[in-house]
Amino acid sequence: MSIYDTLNPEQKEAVLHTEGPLLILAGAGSGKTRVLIHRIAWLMEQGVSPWNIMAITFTNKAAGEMRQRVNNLVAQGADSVWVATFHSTCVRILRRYIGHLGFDTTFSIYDTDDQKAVMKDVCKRLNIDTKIYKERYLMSVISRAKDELISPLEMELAAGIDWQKKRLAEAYKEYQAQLRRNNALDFDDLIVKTVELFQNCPEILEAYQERFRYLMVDEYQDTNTAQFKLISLLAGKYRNLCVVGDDDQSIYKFRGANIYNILNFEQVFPDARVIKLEQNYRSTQNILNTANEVIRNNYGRKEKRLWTENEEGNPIAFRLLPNAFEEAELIIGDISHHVRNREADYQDHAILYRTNAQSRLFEEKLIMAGIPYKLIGGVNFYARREIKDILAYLKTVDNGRDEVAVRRVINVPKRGIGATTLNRVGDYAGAYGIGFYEALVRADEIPGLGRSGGKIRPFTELIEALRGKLGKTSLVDLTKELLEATGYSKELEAEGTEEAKGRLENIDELISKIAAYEESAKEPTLSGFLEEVALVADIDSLEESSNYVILMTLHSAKGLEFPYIYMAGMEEGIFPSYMSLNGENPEEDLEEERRLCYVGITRAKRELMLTAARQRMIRGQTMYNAVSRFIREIPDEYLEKGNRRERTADNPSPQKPAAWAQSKESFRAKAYEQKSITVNKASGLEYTVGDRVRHIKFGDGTVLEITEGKKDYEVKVDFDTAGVKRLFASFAKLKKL
DNA sequence: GGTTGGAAACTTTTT
DNA sequence: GTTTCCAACC
Repeated sequence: MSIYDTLNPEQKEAVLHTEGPLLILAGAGSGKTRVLIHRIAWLMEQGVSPWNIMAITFTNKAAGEMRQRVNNLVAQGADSVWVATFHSTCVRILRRYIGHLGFDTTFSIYDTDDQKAVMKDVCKRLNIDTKIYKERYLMSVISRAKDELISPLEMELAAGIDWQKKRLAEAYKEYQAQLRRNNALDFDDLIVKTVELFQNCPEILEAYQERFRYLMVDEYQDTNTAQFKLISLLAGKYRNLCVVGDDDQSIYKFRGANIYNILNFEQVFPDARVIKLEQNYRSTQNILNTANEVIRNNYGRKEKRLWTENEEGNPIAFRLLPNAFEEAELIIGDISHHVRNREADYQDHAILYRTNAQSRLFEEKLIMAGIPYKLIGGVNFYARREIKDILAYLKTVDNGRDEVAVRRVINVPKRGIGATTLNRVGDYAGAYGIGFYEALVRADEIPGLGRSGGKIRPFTELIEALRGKLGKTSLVDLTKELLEATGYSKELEAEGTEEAKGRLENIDELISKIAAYEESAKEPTLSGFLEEVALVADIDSLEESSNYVILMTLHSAKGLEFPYIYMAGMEEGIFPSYMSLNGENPEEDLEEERRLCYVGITRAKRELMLTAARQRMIRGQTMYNAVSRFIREIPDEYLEKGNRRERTADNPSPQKPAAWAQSKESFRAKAYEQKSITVNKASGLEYTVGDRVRHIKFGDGTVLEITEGKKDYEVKVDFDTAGVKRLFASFAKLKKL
């Protein structure tokens, strides 16, 4: 018996197909990672050197998991397989060869904050009114251009005589110039510059083509044009390209993901083998059927239907609550119920929502209930002010050309160096064609600085002193010295507020992270640490072993699975989001929202609960949203709208506290009240909830629910023979019996 | 050059 | 409701 006998026929075919292009359309939970790691094992068994195998993912977490699983599967050589994210792959290549593009190999990597700082400066230089063109807008235009591999020059040419577009191209050009001056790349540049490098230097490309003879790309549906180009170049020689993806899980179009990369793969690679993995090993039949029904409403997808041999499972629960508070209470009550009955641990539950802002209520209620939780997303650890400050110091030590970093910390803590001084230094640097930091070093020579000039010297002396210690002392000691010498920690300690305490804790955590890096890295360097830190996402910090309820956005949940999933805020305007409904192309955006819904549903292994609130505070305003259309797309046979816990309410378990039952009771009462209000409004109908009615085709049945639509009443009837149906009153012509 | 108060913006998603 | 930004003061 070999390790491959555990695979199903399609999985096996995908594993054994090693030569030439291969597209694996892997539905949710169909074991795609399993296929990838077995494929790596198989390649090695066929005599392929692990050194010639590359697997690319999007998150460090996915890469780490894959590496782990390959390690477990193959005895030797797993370490030599290149398993990395797109971005870290590019960084590793660029750190060696970016000299060919006129950058220094110590380049900095700019995050969104840094980009914004550069953009602000660009707008100032070009006299762009940021009230008309917001920095964020300009940044997104530039980012989209980079995703499509459009250079500033190409953008300018494409603009023609369109003055506004020309202006955007100008901003793009200046932004790139600034980055180059700072010896920095933004996230998009990492990909773009690597493509550029390969196109400019065929000999470097060929070396990597030789190295990566077998390429595998995970989550292929999320690749953008630049990433596709990168892969195509690498696979250009041997054409052993295996991509795994699911067009139904493409949820990053807004970030430039090009869904045609997957939809047109067979056109670009006519000899591609296509294998569909449709057997799901994760979810119950009910969950899977629900997912299938929802995604069926999308056009322009590759037809596939997931099936499973798993049990039918419980129906999907839908709960409409009066407000968001009760929504949070219901979900958290359900979770503690599971844990108290020892049905599951906290870590088996994930609460998913559309926007990060929705997490607050859940956090509050979880704290009140004393339930441990982990929040994914929101403000990234490395984006916090104190962390960015320390990192900016370290960046300055590492790369003096990083003007954004220098400017960030020159006056933190306060050194009495203000805007006027900085402008003079900036002008001087510009006039003499030197870097900003260099100008600071020569502060004495700058005219008109007066006393302020003297304030600069302690700063540059500190940086120089730290620079001199690089490689001599550990990074941890260097950082501690930095905190000491600048008085950064002291200032926070003196403040004594809760907030300051939190910041100090974060700094301690940063120091532990530096220590961990120094222990684990083969050759720890400051650049190495800064690079690692620049590319981590919040999701990477998710540990499987800790017992927490997980809170995260639907986007972050992609690729994960939990026994119990709660999808909160199933309301029009929230999910699907207001933006998608009122954007430039609502049809397309709505399909992406629906895919996001599909991703959410398919995260659930055992049970899925969907919730909505009639009333909700958004940005300090009370909103009344209709129930999400996605709920209506789920056929009633899979949905259970009552109170699933009724079973336990009728038959209360001894350890169940009365308060819990009471809150459930009150919820039920309120829900019922609202229902009867709706019914009263339905005065145009001769029947009401509970009445027996007759349909010309379906026969006799009982009215379950009447909902008021825009033009018509929607009537839900439980027919004796035909089952539960949802009908429009004007079409159904129901007769009261 | 630093501090403060009030207005304005923000919220779709992130490597 | 919260955070960010900016103008007017010290």
